[in-house]
Amino acid sequence: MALYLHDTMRGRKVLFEPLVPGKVTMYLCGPTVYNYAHIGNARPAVVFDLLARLLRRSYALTFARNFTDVDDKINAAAAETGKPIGDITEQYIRAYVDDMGALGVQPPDIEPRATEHIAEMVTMISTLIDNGFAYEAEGHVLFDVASFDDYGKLSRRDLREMLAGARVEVAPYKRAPGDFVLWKPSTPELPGWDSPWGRGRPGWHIECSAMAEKHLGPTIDIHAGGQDLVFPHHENEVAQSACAHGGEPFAHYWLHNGFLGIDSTKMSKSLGNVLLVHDMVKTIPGEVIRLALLSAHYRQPLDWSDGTLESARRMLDRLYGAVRGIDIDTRLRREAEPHAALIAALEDDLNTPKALAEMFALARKLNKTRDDAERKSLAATLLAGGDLMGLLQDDAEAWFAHATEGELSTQAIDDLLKAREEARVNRDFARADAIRDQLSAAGITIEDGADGSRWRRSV
RNA sequence: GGCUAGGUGGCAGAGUGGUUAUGCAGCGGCCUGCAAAGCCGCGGACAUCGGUUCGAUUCCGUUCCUAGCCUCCA
Repeated sequence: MALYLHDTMRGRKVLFEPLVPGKVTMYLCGPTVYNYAHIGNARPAVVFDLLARLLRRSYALTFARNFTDVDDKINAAAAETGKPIGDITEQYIRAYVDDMGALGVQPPDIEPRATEHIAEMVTMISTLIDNGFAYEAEGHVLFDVASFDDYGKLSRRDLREMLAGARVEVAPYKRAPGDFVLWKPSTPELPGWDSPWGRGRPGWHIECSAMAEKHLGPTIDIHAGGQDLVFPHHENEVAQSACAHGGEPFAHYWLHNGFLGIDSTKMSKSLGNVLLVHDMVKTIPGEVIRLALLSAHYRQPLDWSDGTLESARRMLDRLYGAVRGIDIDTRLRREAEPHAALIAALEDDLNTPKALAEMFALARKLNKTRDDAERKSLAATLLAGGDLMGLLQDDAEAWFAHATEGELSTQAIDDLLKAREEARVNRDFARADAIRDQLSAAGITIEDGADGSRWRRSV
């Protein structure tokens, strides 16, 4: 395979070559578990799940996605609700796994939690101090940004310019405004761990460096996350890890997904436009949300609006419609490979819109052909593509029946269809159409075919 | 103000130095008792102003606009 990925560090698309032939290590910045994940949080999870699926076709992949379960936002949530911190993080970790699962996100190989890696963080911080890259001040340990020449390279920032434009008050114990916290002291009521610098808790950035090192090694192939993490989070990770590892780079490829907006604005609590995946999956099929997230290229901004989901649902209707009613034997289904054009699109920096277009091209070919063997073969290929994309995982009949639950029972629909068939045979079209109208009012659309009628939900 | 990424047809959204994106919507046709689904066909686009070029939506520069980041926000 020739996989090309856009690397933020180099600022362009480059050929992907793993450090060790045949093996790939990938780390994705996961959620801070103080609330349910919103649709914007879901984007990196889905996008890099797709990358993981693609990589697994050709490599032995080790994929880690962390949970940040120590953070001031969590502390704030605990104070607000009166719940123990552990309950909050446990609740939202479980919800995250479920919600992402509903979007077809496969579990990563490793899901490390920050609180289970405090010792590794302390060790890394000590190394940084010992080698002159960090210093202790008033119970804090700070990374000395000036000690790392390449600081700012990932985010293309000039440190001096940033300092000039700094608009946040600089803590007095910092040597330089750009220095960032590796460790900070905790008051008795806050979570804390004993360390050489007193009881405290880690800064945000150190956890990813420490956990990636432990589970994936000092240098990893791919590090991914949301675009807003480029600075400062990933810039700081780059600095920490390189300095802790004698200058060896943290990651060879840095991937960042674009932001998701709601109706052209940022999601924010104050605007009341935060869409929680946890709520969405209650009424919307996960595949619809997944396809919507994959309908734009991952590096492009994605504007979420009312039409986004409707459009995704219709696309799935078309794909499911193509494979509906085609009986594929198990062996053909299992052995089928995705369309080469689809793989080629994904290997070009995950061009999912192109990949979807290739699926539609296949669907059209399938709808057109009269040859039964070819239909089966094309359907198997299309479904194999769906497996790779994490789509078309439902049974086609079940897909078209979904939204009807609670309105009319399947039995009732079948009875009405039967009655309509009789009417049609007797050429009593007024009655037949009346039944069709009745079903239509209940959200059911009838499709008459050469070998009988079938139905689908139309809402 | 600085940095980064963008501005494509009614909507969403790829891509390309000269030739079809794709999906939805619209229009015409086939099929159908009529529909639906499907198939065939049609229309309609590359923010602005310059430059390079035989030729630019595609390369370079200007202007305008949008989004994100600028110390803990996916």
